[in-house]
Amino acid sequence: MIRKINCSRNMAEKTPPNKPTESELEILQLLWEHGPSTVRFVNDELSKNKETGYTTTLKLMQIMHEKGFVERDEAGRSHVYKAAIEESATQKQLLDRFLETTFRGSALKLVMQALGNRKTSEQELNEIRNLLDKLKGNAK
Amino acid sequence: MIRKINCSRNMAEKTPPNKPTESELEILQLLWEHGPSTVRFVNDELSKNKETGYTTTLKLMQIMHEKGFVERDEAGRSHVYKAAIEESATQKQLLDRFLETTFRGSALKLVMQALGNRKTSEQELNEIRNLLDKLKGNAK
DNA sequence: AATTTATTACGAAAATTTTCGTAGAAAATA
DNA sequence: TATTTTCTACGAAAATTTTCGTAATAAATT
Repeated sequence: MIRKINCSRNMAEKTPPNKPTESELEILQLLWEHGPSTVRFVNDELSKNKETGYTTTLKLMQIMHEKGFVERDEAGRSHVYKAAIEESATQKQLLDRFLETTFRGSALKLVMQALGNRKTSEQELNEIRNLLDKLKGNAK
Repeated sequence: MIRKINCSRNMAEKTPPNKPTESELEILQLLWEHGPSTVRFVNDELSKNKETGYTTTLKLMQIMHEKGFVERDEAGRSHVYKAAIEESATQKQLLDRFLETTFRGSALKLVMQALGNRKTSEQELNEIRNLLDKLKGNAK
């Protein structure tokens, strides 16, 4: 079997972009939250926060489709897009990166910062406490 | 008489504190960690992780200077740069943004995700526990 | 049927971020 | 002193991300 080895640093061939851009992430949020949606709907939602041209949103979603971040149902006239990657997995990936670049990998610092400067309900604090208990068990 | 006023320096200082780009953040990390540093040092540090041209790093740091993210001492031949923005303040700003775009503002989800999928030392867990106790006190 | 509206596809402009080459000067070295 | 190395300044190329204009077509409306 002969295999073609691409030595160049830029193998743009099939390397799938693994990280959504910020704009793409905004759209993914909406798809995760509302389920399968049309471009029209997504654009309306985005427009609540910032002025966004329809074709801009369309183009973004088409690109996301190419990248494999979303699937779409082309049966009807207006295509229906849905997220093709899981929310929690994506969050984890982004968190890992964020943790590294912003907190030098210290989850502790991030957590302290996240909890320290924010109002967190009693119930939420308890949930975290429970999590800590579980982790304490595993750590040994 | 109408006169064109050159206020480039002032404007650079007054422009709204934008958020650092990812590359800029990497450099800020190093400055926060090691204190005032030369371009050479920063570039050497960066090169440990990824191939980085010297002038690339230089240019980035010059841009950061224009943006007001760093100050520099031009006394010697090689300028000495130091961070002009605080680490914790920057982290908070970035965290707020990240929290919104990735976790829809839920600090709880972020914390759970951050602690759940990671090995955290006993000591760190205790620190968080202490923080929780303090917060519990305040919450009432 | 004719017209208006809504949608996709597509290319390219615009904007932003990153990388690099070159020139000139200062310093170090041979 | 002559040469090499090291540094800054600066412009611009390259790469990435975001925005938008236009054409084609299907659907809806008049």
